[in-house]
Amino acid sequence: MTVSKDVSGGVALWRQIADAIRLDIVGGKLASGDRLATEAVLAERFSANRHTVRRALAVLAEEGVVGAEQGRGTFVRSARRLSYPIGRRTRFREGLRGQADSLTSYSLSDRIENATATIAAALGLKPGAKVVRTEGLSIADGRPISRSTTWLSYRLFPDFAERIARLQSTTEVFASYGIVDYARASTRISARHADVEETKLLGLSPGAILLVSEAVDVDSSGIPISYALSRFPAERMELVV
Amino acid sequence: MTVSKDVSGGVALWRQIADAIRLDIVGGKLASGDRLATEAVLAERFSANRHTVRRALAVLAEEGVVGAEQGRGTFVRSARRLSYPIGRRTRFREGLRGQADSLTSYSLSDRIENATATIAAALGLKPGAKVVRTEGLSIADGRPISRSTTWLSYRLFPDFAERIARLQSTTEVFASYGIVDYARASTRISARHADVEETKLLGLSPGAILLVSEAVDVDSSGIPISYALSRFPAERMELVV
DNA sequence: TCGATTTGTCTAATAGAATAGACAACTATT
DNA sequence: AATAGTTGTCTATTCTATTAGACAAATCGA
Repeated sequence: MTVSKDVSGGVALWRQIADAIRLDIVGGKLASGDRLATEAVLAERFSANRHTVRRALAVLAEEGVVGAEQGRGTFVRSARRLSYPIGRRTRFREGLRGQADSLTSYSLSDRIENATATIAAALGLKPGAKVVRTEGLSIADGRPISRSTTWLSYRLFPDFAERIARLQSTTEVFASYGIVDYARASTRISARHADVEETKLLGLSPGAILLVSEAVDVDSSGIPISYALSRFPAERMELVV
Repeated sequence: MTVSKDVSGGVALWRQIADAIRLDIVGGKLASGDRLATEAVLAERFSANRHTVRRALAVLAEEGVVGAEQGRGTFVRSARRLSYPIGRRTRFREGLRGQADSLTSYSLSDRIENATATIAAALGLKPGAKVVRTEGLSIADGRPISRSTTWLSYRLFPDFAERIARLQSTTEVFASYGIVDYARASTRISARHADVEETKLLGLSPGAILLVSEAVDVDSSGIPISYALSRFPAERMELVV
């Protein structure tokens, strides 16, 4: 993609250039191993100075997206986006199977709290009811791909936090409670910039974009069992409905 | 939301502050008519200078999101995000009915071209087959909410462009071809920054985020009829699956 | 081995981002 | 009418972003 110079828009030119090149890579226009245009050509394409382009490339190199080799050129290192299928039967680990060699999920923290109006409504509880809240992070092939916060009824799942820390998979934890099947009731998708904590945890550069999904899962009889707020780096994941 | 100072990240502090305040507004934390915190308070909250906050507020005022009144304070002007429901039976105009008073769609341009590999695959055509491409823009209550590009088989819909310009509604155009019902086969959702043309057409400020949906619609016998690439400003729209 | 091409490093100059302080103009309350 | 609180405007200073030019260091093919 070509970005015209967008002076004084509050976004530095080198960042716009980095975003544009990254988009070409994760969008599939540039494949792994391809050589990028030379710095001089890129500078002309973006109507910028070569030093500005170099700064953009330095950011992408730090992210592991490209690698420069003196005398040869700059080459694409990373792969394209993962696709996370979302439907009535949405399973995180199943959906990504085959797209990554390794998929690890971490529990960052958990606590018992009182449901806000939003969460109570989603889970069909009274506002202020006790809920379990767990913070998680998922990593595919060494790259963080999701940062999620999940709320569940404390009455139904008092020790959810312990179990998810042990089993990693939400599906298996539900199974351990005797819930053999569950379905996605609703998914609300938005997008925004990552805040500072998310930027750090997901290993992003400042200003990165997150796809945000608010999902409610229900058991086979239609009773809400979990409300999850997941943040996916838009440069690493796309959602397929 | 609180944004810690994020020095040298390539995104100006005044823009980060504007984005954070806009997110509070479109996310529903601040309702229309509410008074914002004073500039001095905001400056402290974001660990920034009052002048920097003023610059952020100036941007939001230009967008029509807030309005400052000397001696009184700064007030929220705009409404929250629209929700676009996506499912097997996805209809743009129906989905937004009741959320906006007016909904107008414009045809910007159209042309006949040869299908790329991606488009041919989506429409079940041979690469290079003739397709109709139309560019559109939709505006709700005076605010642009989507910029879309649609491809259709030229053989099946040779004068699609004329009809959409006249009827505005895709559903009605399909009906005029005798397609009484159609369904959404797949929707691929990603997010990225708006480019310069999109920024201008959608009336956004530079660096704004777009939700991007790639959708394939099929007729009642499962034959693909359209491939649409729609870009929604993340600050004005969310997608509900 | 030579020459062309490409990335790496250095210095320097100019425009924009952010901070700091002071005071004017306006509003609402007492 | 007086006062406190708020937005509007001005000047000045420091740090970053961007441009510009020059040359070194590495690679590759003729």
